[in-house]
Amino acid sequence: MKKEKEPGNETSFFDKVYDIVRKIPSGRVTSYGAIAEYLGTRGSARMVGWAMNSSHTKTSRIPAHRVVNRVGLLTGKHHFGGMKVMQQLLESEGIEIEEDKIVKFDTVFWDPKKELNKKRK
DNA sequence: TTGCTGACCGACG
DNA sequence: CCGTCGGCCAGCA
Repeated sequence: MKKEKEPGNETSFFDKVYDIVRKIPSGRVTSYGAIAEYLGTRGSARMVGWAMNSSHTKTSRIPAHRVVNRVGLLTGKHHFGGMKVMQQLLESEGIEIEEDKIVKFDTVFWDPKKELNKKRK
């Protein structure tokens, strides 16, 4: 195998994503790009979404419904096993959804590198 | 092992 | 404004 990965890599890219998503407080949402940027791989925003896809295979439940795209659109609603489920989950947390889009996205936006780094507010 | 795809983002025309 | 393309990394056939 030429593609050997670093042995001391206990926390994989995916694990980091899961960890951040789980830290998302209720009533807050984040974007794939924000997480990717926090991980230092802004260009790999796709991997963040891909991690969510794999998250459903994990025993641990990942609140992927709190993760949306850059415009606050619920792109992965179909992958939840029910597009209505994702919207209802968000609404249940106090997030308003309109046309599969998050209302006041900038207000409920939760920036990982900002909240986890500065740890203020 | 190689190759394609994917819940994105940003740039270009 | 809208369509197209490239890039990033990991999983699956």
